[in-house]
Amino acid sequence: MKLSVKIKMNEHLFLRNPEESETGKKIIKHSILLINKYGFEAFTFKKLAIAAVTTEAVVYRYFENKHRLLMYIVSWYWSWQEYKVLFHTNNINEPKKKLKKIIQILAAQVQDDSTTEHVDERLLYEIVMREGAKAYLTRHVTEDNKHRLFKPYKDLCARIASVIIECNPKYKFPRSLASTILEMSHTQNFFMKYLPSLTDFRDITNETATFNFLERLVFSAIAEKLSAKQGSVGTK
Amino acid sequence: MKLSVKIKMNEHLFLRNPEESETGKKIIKHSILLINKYGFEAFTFKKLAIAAVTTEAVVYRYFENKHRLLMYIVSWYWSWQEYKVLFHTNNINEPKKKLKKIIQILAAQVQDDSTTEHVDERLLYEIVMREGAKAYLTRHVTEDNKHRLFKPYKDLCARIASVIIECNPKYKFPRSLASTILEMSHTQNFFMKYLPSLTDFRDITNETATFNFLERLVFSAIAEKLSAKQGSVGTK
DNA sequence: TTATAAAGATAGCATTACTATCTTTTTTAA
DNA sequence: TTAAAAAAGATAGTAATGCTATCTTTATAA
Repeated sequence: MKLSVKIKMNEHLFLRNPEESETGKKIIKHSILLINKYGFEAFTFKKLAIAAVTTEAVVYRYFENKHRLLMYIVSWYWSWQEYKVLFHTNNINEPKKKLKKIIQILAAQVQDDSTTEHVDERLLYEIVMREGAKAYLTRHVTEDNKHRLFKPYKDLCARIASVIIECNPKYKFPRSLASTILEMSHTQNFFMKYLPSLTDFRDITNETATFNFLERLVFSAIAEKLSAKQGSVGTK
Repeated sequence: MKLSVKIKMNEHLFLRNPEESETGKKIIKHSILLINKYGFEAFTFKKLAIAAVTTEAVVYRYFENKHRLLMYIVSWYWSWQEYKVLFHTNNINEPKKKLKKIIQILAAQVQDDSTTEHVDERLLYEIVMREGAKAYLTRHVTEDNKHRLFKPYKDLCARIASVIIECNPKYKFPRSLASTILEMSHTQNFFMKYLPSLTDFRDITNETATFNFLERLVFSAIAEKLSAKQGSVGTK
């Protein structure tokens, strides 16, 4: 069965919906290729227009600027990740098993799974790993947040947090722990690849390294028996 | 006593050492002010030259480009943080107390402590929180890494990792845990301020929020008693 | 068939991210 | 004290960037 997932995107992300035309899809496809090739800073709408065999003016009719295009791509990624989480935990009742599965999905280095025709998921993963934080690390976070541009990321974070609460209703930091999982699942893989001495893994092909680290981290944190003891460490 | 700390910087970071001239110090001072004012993307050497009452050409004689200047500032920050860690844990023998202190130092939102004349530490902290990740999130990480530009960050990470090992020699992920502390001490504070629903804290003035979260996270992770039990969670 | 929306073509413009060069001032060393 | 060297200042220039604008052509849909 070949299933095709269509993700409804926030309308503030674009001026004209790229999903609704061939030109639009070409723009998305080549933006993923080019951001990967050049990195976000050196990526320009000019280069994109040439690659997608159109003109700069046309690209500007779809996206206000390249940051919005990055936001679009990153948002799409997180929506897709939430879909995957939903799909693969659907049948799991035990919250701890569910949480383990979620960590597994997030920590995995994505392969192109052809969920969609014009998106190479593996490259998309690379982009989010390397450029994803630039979506929110701007002067205009607050404004972007008002337009609800971070909704997909927040939704996924909230979903993970709710599973954490299911595991341990007394745990005090479910959201912070969820966002830590989300951030670290990328950051640790990035470090592993480019700055390995910041991790305990040197072998990039070690697919489960980040998973192992995060699983241990998360399950120790939410383990109930420790909650009482913790307060006393090193206190005087 | 007014002590002045002088941090020796990697020579690849600059073309001409800004510490060695008044013009250089003015450049550093105003770059911190301007990156804060405009954000890194909108910050230019032209604006910097005007603010520091010099010319663009002079700025280019000190720094190859604005990314190197950011690297310089960020490196300075991490060296300074390591110095603080060293200074404040010097007299502590118990490794757990030491680790707690380290988390305290890193998670705290820095106030200007006038360690140096021409650096406003509070603004510096804001910059590293908002722009710090951009130091390594580039196409040229590997090259920059070869020039040892990330040494201060790695040194601090290694130091924390060694304290973690002191606490629990059997813990398998000391470096990853250390880099998680380093990253999250900023990210959680950033989220708290700009995207609070990604954390469990809404009150920005809550100085100990991130500390509380990280302390619990770290000490559960390295608690010895759990190590055996963990492997079995959700396994089938 | 006619309106209307999208795409294509082209131009332009202020700013950015540099490089280059020449002059003046300051520092240093003989 | 004087010469040379290094740093700073002044100015110019250039290719690329990040847009905006406008006019024409081509699809599409009522």
